[in-house]
Amino acid sequence: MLKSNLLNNLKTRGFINDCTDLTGLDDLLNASKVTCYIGYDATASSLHVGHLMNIMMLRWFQKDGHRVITLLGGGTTKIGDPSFRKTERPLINNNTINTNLLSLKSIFSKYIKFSPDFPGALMLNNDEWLSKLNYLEFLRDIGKHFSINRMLSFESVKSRLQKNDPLSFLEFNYMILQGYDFYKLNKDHKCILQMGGSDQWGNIVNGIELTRRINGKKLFGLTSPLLTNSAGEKMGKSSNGAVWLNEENLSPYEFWQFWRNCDDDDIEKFLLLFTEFSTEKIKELTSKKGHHLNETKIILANEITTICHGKIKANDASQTSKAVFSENIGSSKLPTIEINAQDCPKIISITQLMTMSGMVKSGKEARRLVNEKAVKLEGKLIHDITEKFEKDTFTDPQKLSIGKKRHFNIVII
RNA sequence: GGAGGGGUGGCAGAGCGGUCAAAUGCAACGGACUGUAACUCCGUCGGGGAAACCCUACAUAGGUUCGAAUCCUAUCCCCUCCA
Repeated sequence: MLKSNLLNNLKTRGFINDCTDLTGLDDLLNASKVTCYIGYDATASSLHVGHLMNIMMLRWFQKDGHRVITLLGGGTTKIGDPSFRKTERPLINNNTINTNLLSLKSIFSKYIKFSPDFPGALMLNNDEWLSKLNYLEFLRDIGKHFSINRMLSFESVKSRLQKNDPLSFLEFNYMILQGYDFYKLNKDHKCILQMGGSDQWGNIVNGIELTRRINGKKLFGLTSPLLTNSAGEKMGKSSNGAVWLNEENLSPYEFWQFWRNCDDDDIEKFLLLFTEFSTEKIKELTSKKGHHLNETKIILANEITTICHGKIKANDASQTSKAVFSENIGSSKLPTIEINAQDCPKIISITQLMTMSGMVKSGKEARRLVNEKAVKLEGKLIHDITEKFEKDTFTDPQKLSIGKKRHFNIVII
């Protein structure tokens, strides 16, 4: 019933949770090319798979010939989005924000082609306009369009208010600023659509209403569902924490492993959301049964890693995994941890080795893992916590394994 | 401004003078089973130590006690009601 191929595709794939006017947007996308945006705050040092769904949406829009804007929240990050949060976000200092912004930029560049010529994409930073706002002017021009009664009614802050958890005035202003962003992007760049996760609904609607009140223009909002795994949990954890999209935080090998290890019940969803395979191909891939699904998982991992890290690294990750898991041998492409020889005694104990490499958080954890018979060096089980090694043993990389799945190369140089 | 309630491990949430490194649940981690899946079962889950054992921890700072997460005082923060 949708006319535009784009929305049809996004809908089938499960990208769409809600839209302020689906038919209206459908007509528009069917008839013309538009400008749309998604904003990202620089709260974390990088982006992780939780952000990936929205990035993929931008990719689909770009592929269909629309102009996409990634808006870096350099300004809004200073406030902190209270949506659906139980507590106030700790304030982040400007240095951290700037470092984080750099990281965001590098990730977007992997997924989106940027160029100033229409329909090339734009990357903007809302700090450029937000930090220049004059408080009194802003209150008079923008603030007067916001009704407190209306703001209090948004689901995103309701639970905070109902449970009497504190919501500071600072945070409460967030939705006004994000609303202003949308208005501003429409004014300066003819942006008519804002997308985001379903938690952004309130913020998006505010921008739409603000613009309508100021100049009567009609804007659209489109949200994606909150991504959960088959267990209904918010997804995005790997063995060492979040599944980051940048190489510095998570090696392509570990990234690949995350998808390879996904739950059977998540395969189809992941293929639809995170690859650009046709739905027919996905149907075929998911029709396999039992352990044959492993082949599909490998295809899934290869494809997602290719989009994120490129073909070469994806291929390396795949080969490394094959060597480590199928052939049970090491590989130079495993994540390698270098220990500085100067910090290292001549004789090093297994617990020292594990803590110094950062594989474990504490010696206690290392001790526990050894006692649980979980630690192997070059495939040989370490039986004794007192086991010691010559430093020279590690002049060449040695494979150190924790459990069945975590493997590293350790080298002391 | 006044009165009352509260701040405990990643989270939730017990404990309210000793047996408390702190119940229980969730999360996490390891093992068995498997398909590098799920389910289930078993184990671990502050830090140091080979171990004995030691050291930090229950908002912060002091105090009372042989002994404090538990009592007292001050401070900070949060919530509720009243103004």
